[in-house]
Amino acid sequence: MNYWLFKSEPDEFSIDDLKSSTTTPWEGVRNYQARNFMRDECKKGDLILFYHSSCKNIGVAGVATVSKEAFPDKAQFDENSPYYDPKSSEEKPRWFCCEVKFKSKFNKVVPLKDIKENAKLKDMHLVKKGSRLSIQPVKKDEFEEVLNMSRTI
DNA sequence: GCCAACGTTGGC
DNA sequence: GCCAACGTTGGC
Repeated sequence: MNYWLFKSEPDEFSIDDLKSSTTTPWEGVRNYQARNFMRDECKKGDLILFYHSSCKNIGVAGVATVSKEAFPDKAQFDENSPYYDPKSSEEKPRWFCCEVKFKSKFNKVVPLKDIKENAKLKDMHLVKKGSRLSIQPVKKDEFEEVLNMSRTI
């Protein structure tokens, strides 16, 4: 079992949107490192910290799970999609996504600020300077620590 | 809205 | 293969 952190801009897609949708293909990731994680390492049942970025209330908003492993992201073939990639083809897709499902929503968002201040979480990608990875692996201990924090705020 | 840090592109 | 220019991310 692996643990992850997925970033999402809540104005685009929030934890509530995730909750109200039955299945969600995680489309639109256009970064090779993030793609490789999704394509090669995200396994069914893996747990995901759902992170809200670029918003008023920045931090981890809840937990999701991988409900289906990698398949080609169909937005890359759709000329009308902002995620369209003319260099990709159905025969040789460039971008992949997996499907995620809502698991739980925290009573309060665990703020980025608190995560930064927690010594146990100092090695998370998230708090590293300049880290822009939208899909990042998280250690079991780190995952559990964030859950602990969600219970005490 | 600003801007630092990062990733990608493309000319050479 | 280098690297400048550009576009994007994302916290503040």
